[in-house]
Amino acid sequence: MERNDALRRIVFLRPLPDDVIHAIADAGRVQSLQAREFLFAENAPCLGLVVVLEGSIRIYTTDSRGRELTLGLERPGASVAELPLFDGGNYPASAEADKDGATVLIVPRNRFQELMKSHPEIAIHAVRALAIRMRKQLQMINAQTMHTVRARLASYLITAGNGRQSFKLADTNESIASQIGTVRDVVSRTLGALRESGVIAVTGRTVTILDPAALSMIATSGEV
Amino acid sequence: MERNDALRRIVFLRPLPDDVIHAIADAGRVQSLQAREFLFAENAPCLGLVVVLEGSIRIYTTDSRGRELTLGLERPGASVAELPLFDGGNYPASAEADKDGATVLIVPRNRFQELMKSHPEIAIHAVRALAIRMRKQLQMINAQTMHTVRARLASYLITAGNGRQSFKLADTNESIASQIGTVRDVVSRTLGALRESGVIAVTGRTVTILDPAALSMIATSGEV
DNA sequence: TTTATGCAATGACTAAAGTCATAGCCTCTG
DNA sequence: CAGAGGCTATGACTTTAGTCATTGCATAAA
Repeated sequence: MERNDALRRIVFLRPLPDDVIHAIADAGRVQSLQAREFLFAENAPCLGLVVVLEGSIRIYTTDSRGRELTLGLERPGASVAELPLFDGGNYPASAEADKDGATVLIVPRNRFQELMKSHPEIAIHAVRALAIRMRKQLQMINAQTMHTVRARLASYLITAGNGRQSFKLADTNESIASQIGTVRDVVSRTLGALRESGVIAVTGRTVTILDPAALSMIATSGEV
Repeated sequence: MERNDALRRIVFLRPLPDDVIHAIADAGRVQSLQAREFLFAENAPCLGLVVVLEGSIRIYTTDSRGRELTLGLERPGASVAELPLFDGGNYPASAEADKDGATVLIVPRNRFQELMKSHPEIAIHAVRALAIRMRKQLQMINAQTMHTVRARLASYLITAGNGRQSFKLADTNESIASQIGTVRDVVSRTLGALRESGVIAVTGRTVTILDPAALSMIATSGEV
């Protein structure tokens, strides 16, 4: 994706005039990352405004025994980890290029701050951007504390299916596990259990939702 | 707490001139809540700017089987659930007066929006306020997914002790359970286990930390 | 074709958390 | 002082999740 197009997609930059967008684009440098290469580590200081141009960036935290929880996957035209950009703190999580590698545009934080001074309306839109993330995080807390693995996997399948009745799983079990907060083995077994109970059918990596209503029920912990 | 004092404590209002603060204070109405009385329910539309004047407000979510997870306790001089105020959405959680009841100041959202238009710098501070909450939420996700009940309880004790070696538990086990994401029984048992292992001593509701280093280790899931 | 390599499936086992039931201890009140 | 109500403590049990080890399958490299 081209720099200006990517910047245009970002919620808090969208309303800016062309010349400003161009100025930001020129102030940034492009960085290419190989698959699984670090973009930044948890607790590292802020790089600045980071925008995904190609591929995808995975944001995650790691526990003391090495298990990872994926907090989000950012695709082209999304900015990454705005939090430190706005509050000046360090990164609350790590980021790396997803399996296919990625390229990102990085604009130094001081350049971005100058920009916010000259265009205070950015802050208003930034609030919206943060609000969206906060709601996602709250959902995540809810899911993790209130729902079983079964429910979280059902929920994942519904999202992954995106309305289609039959679809191919884009992620490995390992990746799914990291997204729903469990481990590879358990995803495999739970997927098997959902198949056993006739809610879905699985052929290779293709999942067919046989009983969408039941799957929704399971996703909201309404049993069955 | 007096209206103006309370408003002065709020991160995103602090820098406003006196006359504006007074105007906000006058635009609001004061509401008193009995212990456990609802302030708002999850998914309800935004009331506006809500500021705690007396007592404390508990923010929480409820799961399908009635179990509650406390997301935060707001004390006098804090604003409650800014999220819907800024993004116009509904409340992502419920709120009620904590055990001692509370009084709050409520300023209608449209009044607040006028204010933001005339004082755009509010947005910049609002970003900071949201950022603080986001970091707390991220910590919570981390704790819930990566740490055991034992670790979360140890962490709670460290925070509750606030540096003191011996202190009285202000919350009931029920309340603690809700804050660390488990149930009453398990808090009781885990507290017992910590006592058994000699890390803390418990006399009635008074907890004495015998081995602070070990407690910290447990809190970060470093075993022992 | 053979051989790695990565991933999935699954059974067996362990650990952690949650549930249920019971008993005991304060404190307040009649 | 007796009894009720609100908490806490604890044992027994169930369920859920996590860990470990093994097998099999497919694709990619030798």
